[in-house]
Amino acid sequence: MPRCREFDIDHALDQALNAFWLKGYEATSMMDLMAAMGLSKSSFYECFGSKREALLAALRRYSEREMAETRRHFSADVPVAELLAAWVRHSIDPAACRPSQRCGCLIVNIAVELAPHDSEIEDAVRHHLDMLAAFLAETIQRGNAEGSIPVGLDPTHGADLLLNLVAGIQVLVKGGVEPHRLAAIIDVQLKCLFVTSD
Amino acid sequence: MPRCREFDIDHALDQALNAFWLKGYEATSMMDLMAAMGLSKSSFYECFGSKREALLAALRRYSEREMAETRRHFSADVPVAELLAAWVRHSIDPAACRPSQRCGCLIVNIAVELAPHDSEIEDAVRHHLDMLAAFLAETIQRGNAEGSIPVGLDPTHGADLLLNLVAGIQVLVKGGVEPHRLAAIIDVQLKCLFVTSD
DNA sequence: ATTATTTTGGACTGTTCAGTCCATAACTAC
DNA sequence: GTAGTTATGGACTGAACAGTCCAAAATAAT
Repeated sequence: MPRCREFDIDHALDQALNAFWLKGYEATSMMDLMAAMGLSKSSFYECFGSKREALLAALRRYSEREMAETRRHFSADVPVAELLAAWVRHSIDPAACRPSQRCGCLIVNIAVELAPHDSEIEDAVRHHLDMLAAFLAETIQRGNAEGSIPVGLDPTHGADLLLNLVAGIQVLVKGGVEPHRLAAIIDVQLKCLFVTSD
Repeated sequence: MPRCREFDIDHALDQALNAFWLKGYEATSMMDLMAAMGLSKSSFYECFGSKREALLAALRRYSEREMAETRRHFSADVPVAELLAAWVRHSIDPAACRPSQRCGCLIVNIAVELAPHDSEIEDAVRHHLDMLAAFLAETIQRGNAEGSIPVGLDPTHGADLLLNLVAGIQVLVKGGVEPHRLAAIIDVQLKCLFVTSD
């Protein structure tokens, strides 16, 4: 019966996601958002409700995408220790940087900008961090079982340490610390991780 | 000759600093700023020029204060290893949290929000990170000489690792990760740091 | 073709934004 | 006290803000 929607919601959401990723929430105006998404104001509000709801939807999408990509990465038939090292190094690979250089991680950016002032956004951030930490702990455990990661740290502690590593790296990236120093931090940290015990 | 200023510039700057620290740059309006500083619009502009210049001045002040406090902390006559542990743990001490709970570190917040889009602010951030990294490297070296820190890592690598540790922690604080997990991350990381070698 | 339904563009709202400006108040030096 | 200088409060600016609303266009089913 009805006239059907002319744009793809997920594609529009991806564009919104990129806009928030590039400039942050407050600094992204509705004008920026509409231009990035290629939507008129009424289509935007009809579909997403408000700027803040669009951000929440974008966060969910980012989180799902990121987790799916991470799971895929770790499903390769390669020693877990190697996969882990590659995964962490991926976070400072300029070639892998979307949507542009030095935009960091959307979750980290939004956590810093908004999480303490908006509990719904905090929940979205926390949910992603929890999923990621749980998956990393599982992965470390798999590495232990497989033998590529020496049994030492409690896997949940190792996972939190990795979480902290990538969060810190994303901040230093934005702060302009040189890539070779970031690479050194990662190398040293990975060595620590695979040697230390509780 | 002239009528003299009725407010204390440094005190006003501290209030501006707190406002930016609590809400970030974009989300802090001139109204917020004037209310926090107790200044009228004309006094503010006469004295600080613009919102952005006020932020730059606040960043400089924060950096100087933070570095001075850090230097003082490490001047105590206690083994460097202990001072270092206390210094890192201080960053998650709720009692030491100014201006409020979960506001993180001003430099980290601003680095994430603005550094990639404003080179002058990036310079201010970089300057602080460089000062801090240099001081930490020096401190680790002192710990090596003194014997409280085993000679292992290159001190500059150790310093970058510490920098990354506290940056990551500030993000996770804002993201709402539980204090006991943050404490565990710090404990494990410190153990790593004092054991690993290049 | 007509009708029912929904998207769409764009005009419009009132508010808030950072920043300017000036008349007045306050103070110092004489 | 008076003259000279500067800080101050508050009115004012135009632009940008998020969000509303409606008439017109487009589609699908009958």
